[in-house]
Amino acid sequence: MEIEQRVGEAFREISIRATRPREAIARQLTELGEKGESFSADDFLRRLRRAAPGIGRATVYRSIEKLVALRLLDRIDFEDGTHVYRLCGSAGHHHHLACTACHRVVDLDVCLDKGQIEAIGRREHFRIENHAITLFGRCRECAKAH
Amino acid sequence: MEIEQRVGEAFREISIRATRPREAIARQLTELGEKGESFSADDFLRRLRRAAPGIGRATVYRSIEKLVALRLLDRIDFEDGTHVYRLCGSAGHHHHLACTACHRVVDLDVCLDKGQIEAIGRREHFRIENHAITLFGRCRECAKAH
DNA sequence: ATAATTGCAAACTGTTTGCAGCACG
DNA sequence: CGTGCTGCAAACAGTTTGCAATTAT
Repeated sequence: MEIEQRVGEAFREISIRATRPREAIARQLTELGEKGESFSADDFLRRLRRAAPGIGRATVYRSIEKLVALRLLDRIDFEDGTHVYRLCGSAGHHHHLACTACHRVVDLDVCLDKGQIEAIGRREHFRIENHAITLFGRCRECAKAH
Repeated sequence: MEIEQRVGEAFREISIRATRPREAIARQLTELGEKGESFSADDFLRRLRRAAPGIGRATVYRSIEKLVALRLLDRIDFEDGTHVYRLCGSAGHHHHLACTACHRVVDLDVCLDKGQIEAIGRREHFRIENHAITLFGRCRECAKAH
């Protein structure tokens, strides 16, 4: 399966050793990725502990950090200061649509014009390296609940 | 002065009473706004304490919260999980260009196409309410320092 | 007077770190 | 066996809360 492959590859890249916790993390991540679910670090820890009791908080945080750096995980920041992670749906460049109520996240392929970004960099004398675009709203279910 | 007016108005809107701490906050905010500086909550507290010794941490946090809700202050989230605030340069809709090294922020008028956003909302069954666009990079000074 | 606002200190949330022991290779 | 990785517990940063005292109206 494609997702499982990407997760596997990522772990081979960050780790010299294949350990029990990392196997559990890879499995859990694949599962969440297939369902397209987003999760907080603590959500992830709790889920992991069901599958692999005794796994340490620090291990989970250390793994998330590395997976974000590898761009396997995306971090989505909400306006209330919270954030969730999500396995990138596609390998390529993308942005997000996020529900402010349930924190569900959908990948989007919208973007600004590349030339426009470059022009801004030139104008403001910034070496632009990255950008984030997030649309916030309420998903169908949460919109119903007014 | 235009900025001072906006700050004053905002405070009249959130507060029934004009108090000493709020005066200090309005003054400090006007100053920061005129210089276009961005700041963390703690930066702001420290600056305030120079001008108004004894001002409480909670007061500052409570004020920031209200001013963000009033959209007088923008909150800019960085990829490393930190964030800063900034007096909105203009009253209107805008986005940001932020230096990842020194956390300087510039207002931008770029945006996505309105129709495009609406189309996404329809397609994904989201009631879209808001969006955030931030360009990250290094400002001239910080780019020099490699 | 009286109710809004304040400052303090303590509580809290989410995250990071130091370290002794475990276990992968 | 050596050292990368782990779990624990404690430390930490930033923010929020309860409350008694203060102060604007």
